[in-house]
Amino acid sequence: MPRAGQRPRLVDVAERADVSLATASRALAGRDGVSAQVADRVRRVARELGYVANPYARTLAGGASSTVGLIVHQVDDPYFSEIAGGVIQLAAEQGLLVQICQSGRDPAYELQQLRHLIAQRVGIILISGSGYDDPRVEAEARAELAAFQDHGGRVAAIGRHALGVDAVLPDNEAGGRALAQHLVDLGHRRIAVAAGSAGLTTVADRLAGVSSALRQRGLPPSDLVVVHGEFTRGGGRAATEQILNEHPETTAIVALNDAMATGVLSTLRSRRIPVPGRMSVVGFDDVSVAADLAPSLTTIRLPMTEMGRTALTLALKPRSARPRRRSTGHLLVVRDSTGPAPVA
Amino acid sequence: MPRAGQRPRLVDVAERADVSLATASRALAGRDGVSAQVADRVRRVARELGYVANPYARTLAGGASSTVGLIVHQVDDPYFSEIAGGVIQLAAEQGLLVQICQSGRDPAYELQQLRHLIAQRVGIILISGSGYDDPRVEAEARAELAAFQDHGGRVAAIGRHALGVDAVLPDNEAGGRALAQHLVDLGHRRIAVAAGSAGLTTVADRLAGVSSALRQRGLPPSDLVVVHGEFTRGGGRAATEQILNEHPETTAIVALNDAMATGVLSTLRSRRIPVPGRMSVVGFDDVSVAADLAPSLTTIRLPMTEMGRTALTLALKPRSARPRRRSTGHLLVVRDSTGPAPVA
DNA sequence: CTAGGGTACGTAAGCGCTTACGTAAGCGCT
DNA sequence: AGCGCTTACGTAAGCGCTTACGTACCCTAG
Repeated sequence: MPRAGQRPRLVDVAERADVSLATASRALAGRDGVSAQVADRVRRVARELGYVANPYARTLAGGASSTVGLIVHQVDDPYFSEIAGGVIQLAAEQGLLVQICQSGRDPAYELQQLRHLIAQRVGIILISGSGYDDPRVEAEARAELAAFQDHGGRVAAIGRHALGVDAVLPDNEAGGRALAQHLVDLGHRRIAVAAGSAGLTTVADRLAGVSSALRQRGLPPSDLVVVHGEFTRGGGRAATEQILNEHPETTAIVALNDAMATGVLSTLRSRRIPVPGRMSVVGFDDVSVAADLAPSLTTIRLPMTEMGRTALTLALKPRSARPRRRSTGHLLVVRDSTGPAPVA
Repeated sequence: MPRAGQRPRLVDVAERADVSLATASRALAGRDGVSAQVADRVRRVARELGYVANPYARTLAGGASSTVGLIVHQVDDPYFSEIAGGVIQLAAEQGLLVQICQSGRDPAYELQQLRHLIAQRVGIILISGSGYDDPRVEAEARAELAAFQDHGGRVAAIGRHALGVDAVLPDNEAGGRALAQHLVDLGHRRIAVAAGSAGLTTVADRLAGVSSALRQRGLPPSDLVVVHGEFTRGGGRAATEQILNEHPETTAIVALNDAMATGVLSTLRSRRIPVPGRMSVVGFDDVSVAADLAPSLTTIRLPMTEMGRTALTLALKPRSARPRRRSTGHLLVVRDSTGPAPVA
């Protein structure tokens, strides 16, 4: 009999269904070795009692943990919150709970968060954001994750490939290439890049795409100005100041994510530089505000919600011998922030 | 001795420190009844071994659960992601993990998420977002939360007052009043409100503030046009269309949150209506992009990160007899989206 | 010198679940 | 009929912790 004012336990269900604890457990887990008739009875009783398994007891006893940990660089960056939205959506559909952590783009702190999640025995870890160029940190994270997987943990990464785990990967290089080609086709020759921190692999990849497009179009690489800063609006503002001061001949700015692009646009506006009349601007990611900026932003669309869902899907599947990769599509979305290069 | 390839358990620590399990547990929990010398030894051994308590075992045995559940309307809405950022920050500092859920602004689904969290035995629940006008749903949630608290659970709400739990509350009405006063002082008489869903208490409160300011200034309430829609950019766009079509005499639009304001600005731009020359626009919340919109948005600043932290702080304190309230400050931030009413 | 009480620790009983193992019944086969 | 195999279920041993209770010891008071 359920104790008054307490949630029903498995024994309560078992007693009321007149079976043993083991049978009740098996029936609810959908394991076989239980006749259909008994299984039905148990499930019915469980429903009547409003029984929900205690996840702590379940996990302790060796059942699967039902929580997924998600590490992002920063939750209030739309790129990450849209990815998180996808993860949370699918997790809810699967009856999983999502534990979310942010690393603040600090590799050491991220590693600490990762260890914390592992120590807390979450079942699944999703890790999203750029990898770090620092081989030491990445190697440590990789080792930690490998050990975690050996103990039955499940892992997937979003947007980073050096971790030795299943990953969903946008083609950052192709995206960068598409942006640069678009600008070159509009006649731009003096292009500057507002890049995120030099240590992030995403930055390197997108940048490589931009460079390769310029090479393809036969432009001297020396024409490309690259300014590194934070992958944020503030970083975009700072980079813009620097570009305007040091390279006034620039006619187009490639911001390597939309957050920076937002900062770029904001600074250009306050400097009263017409966009795209005097300066074209492109971003990357297509976060949902990109369409509502003024002018609306030309950018590369990444299916962020979908990326979150796919990552969780990967982690939910049984582990494969070799890390799986899922590449995501991307799409150049041309809006109002780009136009023909001004005539000199 | 720790089993090879396994995380150390409390017994491992106890054996190595040459004390009993109970003493080790007490020492690490900082409970008294342990001599300082022994406690030190245990702590040192634990550190050497890299011991981290298994939270499932701990919770099962009756210790406090170390996870806080956070329910928000939508994670990729900056208002919520900034609040979540604050919660996650403080939680990390305290060694707590945050489980995040989103309700999609559906009261029924939110209730389901709440039950899920409770069933999962999270220790602390934070619930953020507008309450719903529907007394049925709010009463059910309230009952659920009361029972949860009676079993030792901790709860705090952010921005909703009808739940009978500790809450941190922005003064939505005063904020609405400040916005309307600002507009009236600029000479606006034909003001329209782009309001979120009529069922949300936040909407009602902010709206009440706007109305009361107009009354105070002696303007006929019939001059106020109110259009309800979703509390999103799309909702803002739709509301703007309706306002422009049905009330072309309008000179200022009050969007009841920044998301809607973003949509309002976007629509005005595509209709080539100068802001603030022909139409002034204000928002509410001061999400971080508000300053980067074009034109930058006049709005009410709410300390969202702080609100998240405060809510967790409240929930961490021992339960008080009566629900506590913390009101947050708010500040009218005047930027470029508002100006004098055009002369007729 | 002993009773009473505090302090520091150990023993062991759970928390609610999963699952290895045991067992009884039913089946087809030789 | 007797054997082994499968099926359907029960028994009980944990998972790793917390904590009520027991015990040895020392200190103080009478």
